[in-house]
Amino acid sequence: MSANLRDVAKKAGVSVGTVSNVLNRPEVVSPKTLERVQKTIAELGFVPNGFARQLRSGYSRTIGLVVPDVANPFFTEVARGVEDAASKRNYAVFLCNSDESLEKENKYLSVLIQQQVRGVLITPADAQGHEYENLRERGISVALLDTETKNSSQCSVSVDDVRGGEIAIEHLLSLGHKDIAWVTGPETIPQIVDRTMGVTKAAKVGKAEISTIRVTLMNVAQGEAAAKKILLLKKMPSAIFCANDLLAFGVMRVLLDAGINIPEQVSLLGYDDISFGNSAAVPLSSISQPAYQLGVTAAELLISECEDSEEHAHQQVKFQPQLVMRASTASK
Amino acid sequence: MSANLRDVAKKAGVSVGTVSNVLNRPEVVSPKTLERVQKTIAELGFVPNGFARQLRSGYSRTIGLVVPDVANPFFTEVARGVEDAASKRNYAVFLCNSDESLEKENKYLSVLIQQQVRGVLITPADAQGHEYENLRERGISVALLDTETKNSSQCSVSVDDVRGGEIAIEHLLSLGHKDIAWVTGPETIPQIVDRTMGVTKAAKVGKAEISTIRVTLMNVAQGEAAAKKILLLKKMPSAIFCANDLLAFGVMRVLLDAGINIPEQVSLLGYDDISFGNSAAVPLSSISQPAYQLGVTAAELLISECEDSEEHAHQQVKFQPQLVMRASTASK
DNA sequence: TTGTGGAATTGAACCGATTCACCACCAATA
DNA sequence: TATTGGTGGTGAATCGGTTCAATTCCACAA
Repeated sequence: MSANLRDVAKKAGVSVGTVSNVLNRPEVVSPKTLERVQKTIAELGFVPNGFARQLRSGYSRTIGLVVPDVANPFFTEVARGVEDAASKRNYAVFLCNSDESLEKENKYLSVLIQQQVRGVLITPADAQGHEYENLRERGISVALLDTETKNSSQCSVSVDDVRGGEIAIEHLLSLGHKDIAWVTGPETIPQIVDRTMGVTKAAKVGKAEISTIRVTLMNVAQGEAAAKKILLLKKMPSAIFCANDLLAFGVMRVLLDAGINIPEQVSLLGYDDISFGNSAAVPLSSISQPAYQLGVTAAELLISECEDSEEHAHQQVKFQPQLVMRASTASK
Repeated sequence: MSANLRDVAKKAGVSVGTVSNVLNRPEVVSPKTLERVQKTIAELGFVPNGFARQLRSGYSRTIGLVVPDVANPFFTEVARGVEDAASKRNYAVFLCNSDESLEKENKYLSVLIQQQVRGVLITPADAQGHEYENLRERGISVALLDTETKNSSQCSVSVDDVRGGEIAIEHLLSLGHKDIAWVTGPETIPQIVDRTMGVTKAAKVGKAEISTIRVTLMNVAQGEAAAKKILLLKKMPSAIFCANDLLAFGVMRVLLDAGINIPEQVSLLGYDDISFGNSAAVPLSSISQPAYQLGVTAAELLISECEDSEEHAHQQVKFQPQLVMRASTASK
C-alpha cells in the first residue's frame, strides 16, 4: 500500500511530529531537516490522507460551488475563477449545477453537508431567503455569489444588477430608442429582479416604453422563442435588450433569418459579455461583468471566513457592470 | 459538542462494538439491545462522523474530473454530463482544470489523492503514458475521458479522432478543395495527434496538399494569430480546417476583418460543434462530438468500476464523430 | 565552567468509527 | 457430569495525521 506519515518519518530518521510540521508549519523546521524530509516525501510519493487530517482537525479543505448551470459561459468563467483561487489555497472544489431549481439546490446542499465541506459558494436559485441556516449550524460558511445579501451576517460578491439594467437602457436611450423590448427570465431569479428594476427606473427617467417578454430559461432556444413572439407584435420595437447573451444569440438568429437587419432595423443588446459575443453574426453589444474576478473574489472571501472565522468581518463586495459597444446597437 | 459513538455506548450501557453493530449489522444484535441502543441514538441526536468512518473504511463517494479547461464549451458539456450522471448515483464531483499542463495535472491528481476520491475521470494533458500507476496503487480507479487507452487495463470513453480528421478532409475534398490549411495545437495533445493522422490519411488518398499552422493553445486568440499567419502565406489555401471551434472563431474574425469572404473565397471548418457555432458571423461547419453523452458514459463506467471492481470488465467505448454542414464551407 | 534562552525535535495521546479475536452464557448432547 | 455449539456481546487495536507538553541541543553571556 501507499506510504503514510510514519513511513516517511522512519525513512527520514525523524519523528512523526517533525514530518507533520514539514507539511503544515515548514517555518518551524530547520532548513536542513526540511529539505531531507521533503526529499523523502518525494521519494515515497507520500500524499497525506485527507480523512485522517480532517478527523483530527475537524475541518476539511473542500468547498462547494453551486451555480445554476456551468454550461452558461458566464458561470463557466466564474467557476474558473473560483477554482483557480481555491486551488491556490489548496482547497478542492465540488461542482454542483442547480439548474435554477430549488429542489436540486437543496439536494446538492445536503450532499455537500455529507461531504463535510468547509464552506459553500452559492448563486441561489431563488430570490427568497438565502438564509442557509442548516449549513451555518453545522459550522459551514456560506458566501453568496452573484447575488447581494439582504442581511449583513454573510459575505456576498455581486455585480450591481440594478445599475446594469440602467446602463443598458441609458445606452439605448442615448441612441434614440424609446420603444424597447425587454427579454427576460423568471422573476424568481434575483439578478432578473434587479436588472428589471434598473430597466424600469431608467425607462421612467428617459420616458421609454418597455414591453416585457418573459421566458422560463435563459438559453439560446428560449431566445429564439422570444424573438418569434416579438415578430408577432403589432409594432416592432426599435431595440431589444436581453437579460443575458444566450437569449440575445437566439433572438439574433431568428431576426436575421426573418430578414431583419441588426442594427439597422433593430438594435440588440445582451448581458454578460460572454467571449463569443465578439464572434457572433453581428458582434453583440453587451453589459460586461467581471465574471472571473467575481469567482476569485468570492472564493478568497469564503476561504478567509473559513480560516479565521472570528477575525473575519463579513463584507459585501459589489462590482460595477460596464457597457461594451459592438456592432449590434446603433442609433435609430 | 455533538455526541459520539462512545457516548451512546455509555448511555445505553453497552460496548462501542455493539453500537457499531447496531449501525452497520443490526441483524447480529438481539432485538432488545437493538431497540434500546436505537432509542439512545435518537435521544442524543447522534450522527456518525463521516471522516472517521471513511478513514477506517477507506472509501468515499467522490470522484475527480480533470479536464484541460472547463471554459472550453466542449468540456463544459462533458462536465455537465459527468456531473449529472454522478449525482444520480449520489457521488460528488471535484472539478479540476489542468490547462493542458502536465505540472498542473499532477498537482491536481495529488489533491485528489488527498481527498481520497474513489475514482478519477481524466483527459490527459499529455499524449504519453496515461498509466496513472500512483492512483491505481492507492486503489483509485481511473478512466480516460476523450482519449483512447493504449492498454486494455483501464476504461476509456473517446471519440474516433482519426476518423474525425478524415471526415473533415473528405468533406473539403468533396467540395473540390485541394489546398488546405490545418490549424492545429501542440502535438503533445492526444486528440491532436489522432486528428492529424486522419487528416494526413485522407489527404493522401485525395491528393490534397496540407499546410500545417501550429499554435500553442486552442483558444480564440490563438486562432486569430494563426489567421494572421495564413494571410501572410504566398498562396491562400482554399479551405481552412481548425482543430477546434474556438480556433475557427478566431480565424473567422480575422479573415472577415481582412475582407475575405467565407465561404466564397475560403471555406472554414471547425471541430467540436459547440453550440455557438450556429450563432457565428458565418454559421460554422464543424465536426460534431457527443460531448454530454461522453461525460455521462464515462461517469457511469467509472462508478461501476469503483463499486464492483472484481466483477468489472474494462471497456473502451468509442463514439463516432459527425459532419455538421453549415454556411462556412462551400464548393470551390 | 555554569547558566540561560530560544529554537528544533520528540513521541504519546487523541480524533471517532470499525474490526475481530475472545469471552460469557446457556442449552443441548454424550 | 463433562463436552460441544451457538449466540450475543466486549474492548483493545487500528486507520493516519495533528497537537502539545516535554526534552534535547546549541550558542552565547556571565
